[in-house]
Amino acid sequence: MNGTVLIIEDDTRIANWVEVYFERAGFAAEVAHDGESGLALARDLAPDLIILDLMLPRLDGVELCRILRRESDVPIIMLTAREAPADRVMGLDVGADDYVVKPFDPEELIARAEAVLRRVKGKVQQILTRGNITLNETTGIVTVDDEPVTLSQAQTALLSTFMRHPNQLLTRDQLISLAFNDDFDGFDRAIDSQVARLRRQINRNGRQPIQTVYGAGYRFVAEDGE
Amino acid sequence: MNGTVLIIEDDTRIANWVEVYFERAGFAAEVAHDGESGLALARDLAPDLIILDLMLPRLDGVELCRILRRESDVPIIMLTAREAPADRVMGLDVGADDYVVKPFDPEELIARAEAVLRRVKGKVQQILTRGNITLNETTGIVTVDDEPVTLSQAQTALLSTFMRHPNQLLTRDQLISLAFNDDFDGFDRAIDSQVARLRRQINRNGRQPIQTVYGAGYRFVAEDGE
DNA sequence: TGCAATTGACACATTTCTGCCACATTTCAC
DNA sequence: GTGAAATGTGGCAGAAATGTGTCAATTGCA
Repeated sequence: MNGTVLIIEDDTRIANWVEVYFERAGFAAEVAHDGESGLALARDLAPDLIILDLMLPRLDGVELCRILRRESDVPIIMLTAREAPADRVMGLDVGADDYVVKPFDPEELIARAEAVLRRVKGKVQQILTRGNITLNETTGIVTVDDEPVTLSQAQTALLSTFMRHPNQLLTRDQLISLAFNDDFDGFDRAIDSQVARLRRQINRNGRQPIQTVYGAGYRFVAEDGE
Repeated sequence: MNGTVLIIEDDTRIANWVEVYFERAGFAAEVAHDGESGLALARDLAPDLIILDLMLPRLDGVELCRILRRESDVPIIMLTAREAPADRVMGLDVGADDYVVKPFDPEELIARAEAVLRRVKGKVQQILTRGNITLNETTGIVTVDDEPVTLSQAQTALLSTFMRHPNQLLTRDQLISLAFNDDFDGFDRAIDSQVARLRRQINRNGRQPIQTVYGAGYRFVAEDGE
């Protein structure tokens, strides 16, 4: 099976037509006929791909796309009604991965769907950025001011935890459970050693993003402004 | 080598972009920037495939397509500007084998090219290239700096996995499931042995594309820039 | 200001991990 | 069926990482 496709399209004729083509291409296809049920199904099914009509009753396609994008990285292909170029911009603007203009060739839609899936499949890189620090969890590479720094696994896990909870006071115990899933043997002072080693690597140009909170723990500050 | 592609496109940026993608996919690519030189090159090179922009200076794409079609059966894929839907029809009308609408996903173009070639010729060879390493997945032949190296099946599978996920941190377990589809009996340290054997074959001229990530796994770096 | 608690810095011992190699067993080709 | 190639395993040495202890520096508070 190729994956699950959710088709959100109010025109029953088109929806069925697309459904048939996707199923013929080896996908499991589901159909929703308005925005609200589409959103519900998207949350429920967690499909691999969503085909989304721009004009929908009850909940507009653009708005739905925005909501979906906030919740996940699921690939979205928009069906735009006319050649209004503003629609295309809008579609890509709210986070759609591709768009197809009606009337469309079903084979073209399938081809685009497969292209999008191919593109997303291998290349979804989990990247965290705070201030001048970037942590690519896919490649495991950390850069500070665009220069790579070498970190051990424990230090990377620690940094990831800090970056996921910016501006938040984290006690040593919290850091242990968040970064190492509690499978950590040692006193909490060991965290101090790791923080020190981590600081040595990421403190650059006078920036010291990891603050000490006396008597409590540590806090990572983003300093997004340069 | 997959074959020769002639790209006739006046927009230098797009032409180079397409050229790079085709070369990466194992084709020899040539570029012409107007219709007349395109026709000359087509006659001279006898390419296996032509990518033809619809709008061209000096000799229109549609007209060029007609001329080429009179002279040979070379597969032609047209690039059509999206704003003019009638162009699609026209493209197919004058004998193009397929069309791709701008703006397009380069991978989609490659996929369509291979589909057209498959339809016309038979089999297309799947070739992966990263840096100085080339892996022909159809024949199983691997070359480093254009010199053939001999790899076992397991090593080829491993290399293929690395090359399909460049720059990605891959754990031993990921390598096992990606390269051997989980039907693998043995400890993950067996991966180390294979990586060592693989390195012995592909490390040339001081290049060491497979990095070790201490405590995590391995990472294949492309080093495409030469 | 003075004191207790806490943290930073650093060296060190220990643990963990990887490269390398030899070897026995399995797989493969003929 | 036989020989060659391939492959997983275990051992060992070197390298990297990490927890801990000690001591000086810093902080908070009375």
